[in-house]
Amino acid sequence: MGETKITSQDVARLAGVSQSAVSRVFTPGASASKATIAKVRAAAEQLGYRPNPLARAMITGKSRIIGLVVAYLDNQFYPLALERLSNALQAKGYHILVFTASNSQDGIERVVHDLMDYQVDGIITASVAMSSNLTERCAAAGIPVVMFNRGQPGAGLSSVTSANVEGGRKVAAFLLAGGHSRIAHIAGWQGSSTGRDRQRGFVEGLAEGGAAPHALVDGMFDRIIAAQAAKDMIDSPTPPDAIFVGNDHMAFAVIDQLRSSGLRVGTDVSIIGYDDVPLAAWGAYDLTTVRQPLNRMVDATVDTLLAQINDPTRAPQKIEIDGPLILRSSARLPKGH
Amino acid sequence: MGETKITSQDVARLAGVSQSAVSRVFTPGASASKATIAKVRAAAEQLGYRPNPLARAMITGKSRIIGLVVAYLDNQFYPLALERLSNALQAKGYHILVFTASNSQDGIERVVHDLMDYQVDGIITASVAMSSNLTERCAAAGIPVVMFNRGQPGAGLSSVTSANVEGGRKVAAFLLAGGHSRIAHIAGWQGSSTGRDRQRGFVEGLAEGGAAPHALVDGMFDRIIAAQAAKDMIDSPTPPDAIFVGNDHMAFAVIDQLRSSGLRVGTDVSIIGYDDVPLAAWGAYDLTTVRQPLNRMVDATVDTLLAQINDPTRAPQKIEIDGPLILRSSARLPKGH
DNA sequence: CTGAAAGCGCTTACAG
DNA sequence: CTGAAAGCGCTTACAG
Repeated sequence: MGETKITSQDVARLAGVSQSAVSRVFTPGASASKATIAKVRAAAEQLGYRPNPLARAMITGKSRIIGLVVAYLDNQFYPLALERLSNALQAKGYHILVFTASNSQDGIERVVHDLMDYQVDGIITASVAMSSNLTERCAAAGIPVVMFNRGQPGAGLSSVTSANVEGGRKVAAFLLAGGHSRIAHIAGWQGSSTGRDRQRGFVEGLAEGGAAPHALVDGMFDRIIAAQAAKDMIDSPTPPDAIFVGNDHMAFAVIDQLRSSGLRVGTDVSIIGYDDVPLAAWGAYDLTTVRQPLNRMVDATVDTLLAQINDPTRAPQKIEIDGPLILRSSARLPKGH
Repeated sequence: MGETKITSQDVARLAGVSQSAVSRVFTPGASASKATIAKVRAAAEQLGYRPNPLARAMITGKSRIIGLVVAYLDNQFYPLALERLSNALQAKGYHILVFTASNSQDGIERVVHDLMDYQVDGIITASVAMSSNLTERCAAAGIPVVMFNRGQPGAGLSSVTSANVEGGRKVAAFLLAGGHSRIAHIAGWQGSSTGRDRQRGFVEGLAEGGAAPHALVDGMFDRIIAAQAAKDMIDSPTPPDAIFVGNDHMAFAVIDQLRSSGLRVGTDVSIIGYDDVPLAAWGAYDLTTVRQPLNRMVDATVDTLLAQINDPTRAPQKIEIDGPLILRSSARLPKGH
């Protein structure tokens, strides 16, 4: 059952051509006569030959591997992104090498080394704060980087996000229109652009309506912290009548907390999240939330990355994709809506 | 900012030794004198040298890459497994190359080719039914395979699962002890060992208590199908007073369905799932379920795979790990419990 | 268009 | 223990 390795030499022998000829037939962009192509393809077919990507990578420096750096996959948004990213990349002949990074400096240091060792053609970072020092090092090594669902102010790196500022603003306008008067915010991690932008848009949106946040806490994208923040808010002398939560993942924890405190979500207090992960639509939560258009974000990420791989001189792009507010029962509707 | 590639030649030159000496210092198992090792390490450190894994892979045939084949990541159990698998493998110097496979014959065919092209050292399949034809081909090519959370009857392949038959039996005993008399089952996909084993244990467990399933449907691990099955059951003239659902992912859909039909879960009807994903513990569902011990399953998978990589003559192992029934509020407790 | 040759960065017999 | 040399399976100038 040897299935011994077939090399271009074997194919060359059978086809009666040189090894270089075989290589040319399988190298996109190289040229060969119709006759040669036919002979080589036939021989390759017969032997079941496929070029060794490792050997190819060593010469061209192109591995057709994309490094995906992720931290925690417990927020449903990321596994879904991973799945779609992998599908989209596979369709283009690339594969994803996964790097799980604890957010520690040490962990990230190792990841960067590994990334460069494996000669990945490009890097996608999702849900990770890579220090700009390190991202710069990847860039210096000539490896294109796209940050997915996170931006970095100033830095010359490509990123794909939803329109987070605008999203926050939409939520503020919606809650104001719904007649809420004590509107709080349990924000996404303020160390991330995503958390900051949503908060900024939200605060600006309130201001445009002549209001201000009734309470404001950094939920750190953490369920426990968010739940505690919610508890503190509703136990206060003047509890909020609406809470905008920085992402769905935390919003679910907030809803659990409110219910266990005997409050009716959508009636006593309105809750709005951000992401629109599938779970948001499930009966148990039925969460009003700002949708991040996953498919479009994935497509933009792949397009941007491949464009940069094919043309390293290309300037980094910061892409923002607008997403709609999805109305469900967790937040009171404006009259006449 | 060139960060030009440092090769073993460069290190050799600086250290004043041959290139082979450098290679030996970095090749586990090869020997060199203390003096040489010291000189080489110092030079390597100074230059920031790291051996090129691609070149190494081409010679040794060992890529230190593990192919992970997954299908759908919407069931929370799998992303968590992926994360842990990646962490555990990274700690051993391996990385995960992700292959997303639609379950189509065609898709799997391509995946197998890609897997072999990239010379992965081993393969982990999760949530995928790879046809035995194809798994055999990987085995014939000498690539160790471990099936995670799925077995294959007869086939000479390693697998790691929880004790699914025993788990199903536990559920039956528990529901019987709780005084339920019309106990139904919305099973996991009967095309998978996991789905079949849980069902078998469950039916056997009922039989041991002198009972039989009140109703039995294949839920296909699909939310829509499971919800519809639940609806059909409760709309029948003799609705069940308990439903064992083949995994948590479907159980959540079943609970949503029952509630929207006005039933009280845990009171009017008991629901039990399988997996104990984090969401099962969240307030909105609070699902009684059989825990699959993820960490232990991951460790066993990694250990088995690496053992097989290091000793290809090693016989395949089928490992089963027992998991407890986790009691929450979705199922009525036996008296005195 | 095509073949012979060099070389990508390593590991590993082979002599010494 | 160590160096010179061959070779892993390719791509890519270089001549023809």
